[in-house]
Amino acid sequence: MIKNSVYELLKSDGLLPQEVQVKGWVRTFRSNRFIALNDGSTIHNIQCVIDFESTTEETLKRINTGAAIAIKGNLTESQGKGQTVEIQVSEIEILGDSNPDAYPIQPKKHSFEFLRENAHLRVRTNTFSAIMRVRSKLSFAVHQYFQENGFNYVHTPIITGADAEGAGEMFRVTNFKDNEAPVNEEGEIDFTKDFFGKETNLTVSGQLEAETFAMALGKAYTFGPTFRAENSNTTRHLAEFWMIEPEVAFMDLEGNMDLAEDFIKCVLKSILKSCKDDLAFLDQRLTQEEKSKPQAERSDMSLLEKLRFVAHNNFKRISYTEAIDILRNSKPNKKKKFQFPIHEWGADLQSEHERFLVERHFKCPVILFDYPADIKAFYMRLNEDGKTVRAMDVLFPGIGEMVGGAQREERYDVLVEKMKRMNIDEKELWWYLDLRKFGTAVHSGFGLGFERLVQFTTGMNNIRDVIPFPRTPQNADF
RNA sequence: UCCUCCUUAGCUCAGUUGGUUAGAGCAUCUGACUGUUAAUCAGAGGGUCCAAGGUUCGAGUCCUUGAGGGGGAGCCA
Repeated sequence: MIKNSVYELLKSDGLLPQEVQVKGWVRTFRSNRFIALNDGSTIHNIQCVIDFESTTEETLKRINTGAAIAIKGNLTESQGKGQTVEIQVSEIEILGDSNPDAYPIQPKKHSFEFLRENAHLRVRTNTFSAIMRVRSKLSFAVHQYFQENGFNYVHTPIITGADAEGAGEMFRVTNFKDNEAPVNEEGEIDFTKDFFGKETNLTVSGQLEAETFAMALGKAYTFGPTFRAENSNTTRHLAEFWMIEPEVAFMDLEGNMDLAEDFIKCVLKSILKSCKDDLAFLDQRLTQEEKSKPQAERSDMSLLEKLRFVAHNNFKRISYTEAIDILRNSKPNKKKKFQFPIHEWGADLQSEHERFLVERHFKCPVILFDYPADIKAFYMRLNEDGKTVRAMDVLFPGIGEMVGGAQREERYDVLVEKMKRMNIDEKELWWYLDLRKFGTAVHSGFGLGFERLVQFTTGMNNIRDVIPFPRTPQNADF
């Protein structure tokens, strides 16, 4: 008797008939006879046909949506139309009951909001099981790409002592009891008495630590959780998210753009191969969802077409200055359709501008580079013109900023000067400055929000639906 | 944090200008049927109309505040 996953059983139609055993959860039970059984190994269910005349009424009543059951029977060609194989059940055992009165997941459409409130059960639905399998395969593809290209996986700290990057509000880590934080002579909290002897926070980025590894191992990458205490309530922000941050020595901004583009294309190609069934399901789901939208808001490509397009076409690369020219001469700017009209060089691009470039003008992913120094972080390499830095953003349709990266300032004097101007504590970052003192070299890297990549790959609109248990303002259940 | 819309049965949603007993589909329960594909048919049960306060003879409906959610913006990945 073969004891296998539903995935393997559905593939085995050349070996029929055979005795099999399978365990899983009931999705639907039709006509007192047909069980659609799913065990998570695939999006597809296997149909288990029971002989209701020889099955006790008590057992039949316990075959409810969500119940865990064990099946023994004969795998045969299906007599019905919807599937090629099915199991003629000889033995059924109820492993775990599921009271249909109380079980929230019914065989019908639920809203994503409702499923978010039942995040512990939502992965039992078709859509979420598909998303989470894709997420798993994607994270494997991330490691595979870097490992096969000579990168070293760095585990940068989760708890950090430096508010270095200024990447936003941080979550404080403290061991002080409620209302008992000791105060110093100036009336400020005395962190020297705290667990670490200084103020500590959850990391907002592993970049600065990853740079130390790039300057020793050549190629390094991080892939881990990152935390931002920003009060952001959008479909593309989380308080806890996973970030991928490669950092490479002796690589300039062009190499950085090449790496980002090649990386994204490779993981998409990988997922197109490894997740065919799940992507086909998500493709259909999105097409169905788009049908209820007005024509103008519908995408002209299906999910699979979008993934293949991005995987096989070059991204458009333009400088910030060129982008400003395009935007300044664009129809919406001239007709004053932009909420923030583009007047002069130096303005930060708003998401309406990014969307125009990506979704209307170029209709493909766009890499913008050489931004004005004033609107970017302190560690980015100053260009010879003295007013722009070697920064780059990869912009995606529907997602916005997928990647943010830069060639790092490798010149000690220029970096110190910049930190002074931007009020960044040199003492706190002595170790970061040491990298420029001892064997400094050109180096570059970027950060990619993993959930945004999962969003794009699965066609999901809300970032809260591509992470198992989303953390957002006012929400940390589960 | 700002703008805007929403919150009605377990779920998805109707509910007219403020006016009798708040409706439908699915789910549940009872029965029928039994090769179904979100099965079908007949019947039944199921409501603190998000919360608190207010206006009114009368509030699901109008007003105020709060909570949660959707869409957009900012911050960013």
